[in-house]
Amino acid sequence: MENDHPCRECTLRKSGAFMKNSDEEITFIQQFKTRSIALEPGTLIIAEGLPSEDLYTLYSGWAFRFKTLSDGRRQILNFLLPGDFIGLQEKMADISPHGVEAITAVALCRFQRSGLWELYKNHPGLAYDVTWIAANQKDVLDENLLSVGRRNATERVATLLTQIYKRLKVIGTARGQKIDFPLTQQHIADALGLSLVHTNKTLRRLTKMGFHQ
Amino acid sequence: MENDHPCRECTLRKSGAFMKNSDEEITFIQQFKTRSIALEPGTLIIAEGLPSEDLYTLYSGWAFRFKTLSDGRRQILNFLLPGDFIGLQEKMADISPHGVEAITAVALCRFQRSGLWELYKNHPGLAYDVTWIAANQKDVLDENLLSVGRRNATERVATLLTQIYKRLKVIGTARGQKIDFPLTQQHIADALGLSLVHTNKTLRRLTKMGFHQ
DNA sequence: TGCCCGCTATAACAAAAGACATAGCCTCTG
DNA sequence: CAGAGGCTATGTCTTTTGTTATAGCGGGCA
Repeated sequence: MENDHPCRECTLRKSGAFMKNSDEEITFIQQFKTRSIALEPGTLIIAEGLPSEDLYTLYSGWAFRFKTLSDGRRQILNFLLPGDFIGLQEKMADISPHGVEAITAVALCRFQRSGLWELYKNHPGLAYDVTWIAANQKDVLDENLLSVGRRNATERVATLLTQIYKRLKVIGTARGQKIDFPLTQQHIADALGLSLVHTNKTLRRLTKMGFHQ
Repeated sequence: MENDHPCRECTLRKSGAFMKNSDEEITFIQQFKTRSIALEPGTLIIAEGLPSEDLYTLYSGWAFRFKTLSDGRRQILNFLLPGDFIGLQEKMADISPHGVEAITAVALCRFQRSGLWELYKNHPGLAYDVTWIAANQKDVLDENLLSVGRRNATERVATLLTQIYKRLKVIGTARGQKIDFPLTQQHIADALGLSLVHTNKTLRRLTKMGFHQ
């Protein structure tokens, strides 16, 4: 199993997930990066409420961010697709207020948090990109909040499916590893604030209406 | 009516809403700032789906970000309190995917969007701060999504009230202008994904239980 | 091969939240 | 000072969603 992905040949970079960067910037990114990591499906990448020293980008596979209430109710905040950041999002040096879990097998690029300051200081173009990508992720979050707050079950499911489809299209779905659709109905339920049973019924209704499959 | 707030005497800065900045940084901020703006309660600050040229910080008063569905259902994404950014959040140069509306009378500090790049280039410390504040706002969003997705009406209302209380405490509620609690039940309903009637009943139940007032 | 387990499917019933209607209170304004 | 409009309050009924229970299917594994 290959365990390294040189930044210069990053397939994500070619697919349009990231901005164009100069040679010098890519050299810095490569040096900022400490290693590549491969994880099994279901692995907990970041634990809720624990200090997270690390900073990653999701290179391949699917993951999700989530929060849990004390009685076990879980809310998936958003799904992470290749090109998304993991661990940056928060207080930038502190305890993570949410967990991150792999859905499929996953490849991560790991960066040293301490290098982030150097990035801001010496590579303003990259710092700008970081902010831009983070803002993108926030848009997704806004859209989810709108769904969960104001749409009924049918609309929520339909919106989620099309949203994911669109995101996959942007990063160029066809990149060799055909992961297709790894979400279980439980994932969808947790993301949409619905019960598993109701999610199932809604999905059935949507297929009957000819929405998918 | 005073219409200008020199950055060097910014009351927010004293209250701990922002990071400590060097003299030189504050000079840059002052020059980056184009003007102060005072708005009536209820004013639309940024319209949904329109290009927004401007960049603000909320100096005083309350506002909220929102999204609307085509049939009029509205979701408040989060409330904005003094020290929060307005207009930065998104694609950083593009159409705003959400609206922003003033709740109370509001004072804004306006900045030129084009200066943002200079900020990133020449003031990495400030760029870092920007990212940090944006991350903070995202935490609030995560918390809202957890509420709306997984808590029942009573829990949602209680959580929202305590969350706002905490945020007010951080920025130092007592800053002269005692705005107290300007949210209507409709605001709360829109923020929590509840109907107005149900919000009202829930609030009544909470007061009976001795939670507030 | 057969059993366990994770996932999907479906039915019957219960609970939560929404819709509609109506009323009261307060402030603003003509 | 009367009327309008915004906000809160409350009752009744409907709809949506959740809960519990049960079953089937398919893959991994002893």
